[in-house]
Amino acid sequence: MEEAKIIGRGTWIDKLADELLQREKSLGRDTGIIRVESGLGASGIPHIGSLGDAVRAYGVKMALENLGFKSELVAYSDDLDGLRKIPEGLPDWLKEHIAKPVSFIPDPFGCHDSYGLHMSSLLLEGLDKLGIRYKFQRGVDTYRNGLLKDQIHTILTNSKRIGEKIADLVGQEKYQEALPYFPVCANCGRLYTAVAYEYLPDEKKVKYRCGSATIGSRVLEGCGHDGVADITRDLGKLAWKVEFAARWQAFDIRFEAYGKDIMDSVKVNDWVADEILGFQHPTHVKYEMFLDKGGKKISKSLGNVVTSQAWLRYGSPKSILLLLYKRITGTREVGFDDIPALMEEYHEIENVYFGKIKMENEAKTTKMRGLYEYVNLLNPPKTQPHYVNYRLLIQLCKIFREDRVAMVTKKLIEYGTIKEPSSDVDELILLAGNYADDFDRPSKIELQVEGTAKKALSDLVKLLSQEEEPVDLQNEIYQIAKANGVQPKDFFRILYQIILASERGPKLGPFILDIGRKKVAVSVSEYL
RNA sequence: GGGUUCGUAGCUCAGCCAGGUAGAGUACCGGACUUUUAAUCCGGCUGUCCGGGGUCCGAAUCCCCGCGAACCCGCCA
Repeated sequence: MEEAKIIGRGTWIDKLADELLQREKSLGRDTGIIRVESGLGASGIPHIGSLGDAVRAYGVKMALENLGFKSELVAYSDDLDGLRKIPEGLPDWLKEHIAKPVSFIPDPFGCHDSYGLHMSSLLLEGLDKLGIRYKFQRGVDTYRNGLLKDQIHTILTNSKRIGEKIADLVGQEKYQEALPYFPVCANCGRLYTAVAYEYLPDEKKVKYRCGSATIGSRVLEGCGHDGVADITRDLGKLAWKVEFAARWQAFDIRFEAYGKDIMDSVKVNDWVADEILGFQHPTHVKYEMFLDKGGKKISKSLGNVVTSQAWLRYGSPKSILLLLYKRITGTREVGFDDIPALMEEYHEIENVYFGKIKMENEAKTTKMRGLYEYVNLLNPPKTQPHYVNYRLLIQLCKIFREDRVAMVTKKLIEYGTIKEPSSDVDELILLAGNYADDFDRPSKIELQVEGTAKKALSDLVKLLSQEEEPVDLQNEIYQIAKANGVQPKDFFRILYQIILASERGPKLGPFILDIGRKKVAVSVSEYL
């Protein structure tokens, strides 16, 4: 058995960076600066999985730097893509803009220059909140400034060979006929309806006709315009099957992760890069899609998506980074209800990092420490932050809604969980509080109270409404039940249902005083 | 048709990607606290790690073959 040599910080990210470096070395390429790329879709509301591409690429960048190399993350926004369908929940007037590049469609939210910019800004905002640094590159600028013009030229002059290879590799036959380049129609501004049918290499222009195109299940009619587009200046874009390759060469990209849904495209692009453009394709890693809890693919065009913005209402930025860094393989169903477990898991690796928990073997300790370091973007805190079990906080936040931070803190100190208030814990209370409010809100139980129980409740309301606080409320409740011939057990259950929408709960006497006896009196009297 | 992932306690899942004593939450049982009610705390229980083969001193983990489930691609980006 060979001795396991630990690379970097012992995580899959380090291993990947190492493989990348070995490959670059064997290719004999300059490693002065190693660029990694991630793509951002701009055609729908970005969900938390969309962050994954950039976050993981950033992980590789960190690992490379950790191993002593310079690296940079290029975040490329596909904002010249055409809008294919209207995401759920967005206004209907967008349909007149279907097939237009998302950067030339008005922002339906009215806060950005365009639809595309709005969507990519949401994603970048998520990255910013996680502390991910990147160089933003827009597709629109890339084409408008002719950054890919040499690659487009080479690809178009080899389009026949490429078309055949695409058919051979992935079975898609359309590029045996059509050129893998979509001009934006100069007349109607649509992208996919304009079909390029001839390339004029000397002039670097494509001839196109704006006909009809099939997008999804619907057929789009073009305007019939016959045009000529200058690939160095005019708007238009390469088909996805060849565009990555062009970008890789133009931006000198050495690493790009991809989701399994575009596996075929990557296969073709690798070939195009290697054989047509003469640029050895970057190192890749494939990851699984994030699915929602129903097991369906989270589509960027659906409205009900788990966005980073929503996630951060309930979970810390580190809980997102942990989700994305803990592993790369495996189909993942992700939802807000994963947040409590991730918050706990983060705390666990934090304990390992600070030596509070010992792992059974060295390699695992190293790996968990490494994971903690990556989740902290290789800048972990010097001293361990205060932490309180997130699920416990949810329970407490369910109970205390008003003056929540102070009340929960007081309770935690009573429990002996913490010694004194701290900003770390305040922050956690806010997050857990949002979670409790949005997902664990007790619904009012339909409860019919009859006869003796009703009488007992009314006695209790009287007691709670008195000016002076009862000395031993727990005992009083018990006495009220007995005096009315109600089983204390049943009486307690009714009270829990009214106050907590639950069959059981904490010791009632002190609890009622905690949440305010007059308030309880009011809610109990609603059942009389 | 092609590809990928998953299958582990009653339930939900982690562990697998760098092989070394089978784990957590929940449920359940018992205890502490309590005048019969615990969001809390302590303790306990639960396994054909889908089946079969291979590599290895050693496999839930790596490889191969099955079975089952899900997803992606075969429009387009």
